[in-house]
Amino acid sequence: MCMNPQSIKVACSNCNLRELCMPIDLSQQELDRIDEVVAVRRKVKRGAMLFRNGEKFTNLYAIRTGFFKTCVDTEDGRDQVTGFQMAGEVIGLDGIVNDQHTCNAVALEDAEVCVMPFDRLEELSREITALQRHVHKIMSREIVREHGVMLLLGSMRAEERLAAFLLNLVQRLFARGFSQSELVLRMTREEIGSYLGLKLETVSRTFSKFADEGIVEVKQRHVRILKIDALKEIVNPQVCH
Amino acid sequence: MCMNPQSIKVACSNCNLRELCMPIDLSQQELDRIDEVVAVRRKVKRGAMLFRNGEKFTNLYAIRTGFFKTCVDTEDGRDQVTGFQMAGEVIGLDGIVNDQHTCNAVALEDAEVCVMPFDRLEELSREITALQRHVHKIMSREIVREHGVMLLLGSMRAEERLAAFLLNLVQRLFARGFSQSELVLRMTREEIGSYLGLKLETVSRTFSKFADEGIVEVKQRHVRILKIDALKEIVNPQVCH
DNA sequence: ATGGCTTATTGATGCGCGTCAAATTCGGCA
DNA sequence: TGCCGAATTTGACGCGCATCAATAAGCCAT
Repeated sequence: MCMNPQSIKVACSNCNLRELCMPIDLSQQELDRIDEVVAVRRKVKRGAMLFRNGEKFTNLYAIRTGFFKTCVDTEDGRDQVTGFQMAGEVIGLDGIVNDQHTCNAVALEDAEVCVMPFDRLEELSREITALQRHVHKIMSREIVREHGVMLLLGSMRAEERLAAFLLNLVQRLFARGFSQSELVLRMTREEIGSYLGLKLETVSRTFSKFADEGIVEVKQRHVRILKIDALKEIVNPQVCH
Repeated sequence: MCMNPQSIKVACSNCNLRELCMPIDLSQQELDRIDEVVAVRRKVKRGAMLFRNGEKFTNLYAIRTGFFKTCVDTEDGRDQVTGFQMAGEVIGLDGIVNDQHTCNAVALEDAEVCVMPFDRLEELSREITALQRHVHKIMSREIVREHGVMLLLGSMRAEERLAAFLLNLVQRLFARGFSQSELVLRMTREEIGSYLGLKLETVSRTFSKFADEGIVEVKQRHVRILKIDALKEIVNPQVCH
């Protein structure tokens, strides 16, 4: 077994994140085969790119630890954060259609990912129905997530966007065993702004406004949500929660 | 063979849109099997829904003729057009993850779709590698498309958005044998606005502005593009084309 | 053709957020 | 611990787009 720090052979079957990134209803036999999917693990330093726009696509990556952003950039210097990803989530799906990545994946903190050669994944998907279905669901989930972002960008005002963003983050963190009310932002105001279609000053101001109203406590990147219902009310007005 | 106007048994193998919605490199044997994928065709009247939010997911749909919009709507009355789809494109991918659709698909003109039961598609994908790869590419393409929309909604001004929208439409129409410079919009200004994150008045004004500048000719829904380079320049400033 | 509806255009006005700028705090490193 | 660049906050101001409103033009059914 290779113990090179950049490539550690590992197994999904005893990974505590398996229920997040792999199908749940597998026989022991299938589990053993699934282990073959993850070739190696790879460490990514904070600020480093896991893959970049234009790079040849060969792998999907399941995040084991750490936090990523994905962003598309254009020739004329536009830059749009398309998502923030945390442990158990899969990135790299954008690369499938043209065999090359169309966005950058940047680690926002030191991270470790499971490298899943897509060829192998397709191969195994043909044999293990549950895995095939799982891959399809992961891609569909990403499509639906992006629909939500389009709704946000297309129809929400700044406060609504930031409230929706915070609710989404804590909800995902909660699903991973973290607090429902406290979180540490791994990204800058500018990155939040890019994701939400706002300028960093607007993000900062909106945080301050929420703080003034007693909805959240904000100390730099540490956020404590005091009135989660108020946030929900902002996103989804006059609807009971 | 069933000739019910709502359900006509058909074959992909001799469909002139096959190269758009099916993989290209298939043996005759594989082609014959692919024909099994499309159970029936279904006609959808202008204004009618092919599927709606909350409805159980069972099929993907390949558009044979006509034009659709997909939109998500929320409890509090927000409505966001997430895409416009034309012949050869596949819709319904949003339904896979939770076995129910999360958006509405509305025909903007009388349409006909090929109904593809997803179970059958998965089954055949396990046997025909090219089909499996094709399904993955279609989903990945949708993810990448939505990245583009996020970029548009997150960082572009009204003129840039409308220019990008027009360029995207003619490009897709051109790929289907239509004119590169002339098109008939199948959607209202309001629907364009919803897609682009603008109000209908802004869409109308921006059309008028383009017309004043001699970039397009606009008569209601008939649009003739006079200076396609000017549109490209608007979307992607100071870059050679 | 005619009435009634939907859709589109255009103008006037206001507000939300972007822009520019300055001060403050934080975080990394010597 | 102290320095320096990066990140954040906050204020002042302006612009782009939304909003409100009125008119015009198109479309469908009778």
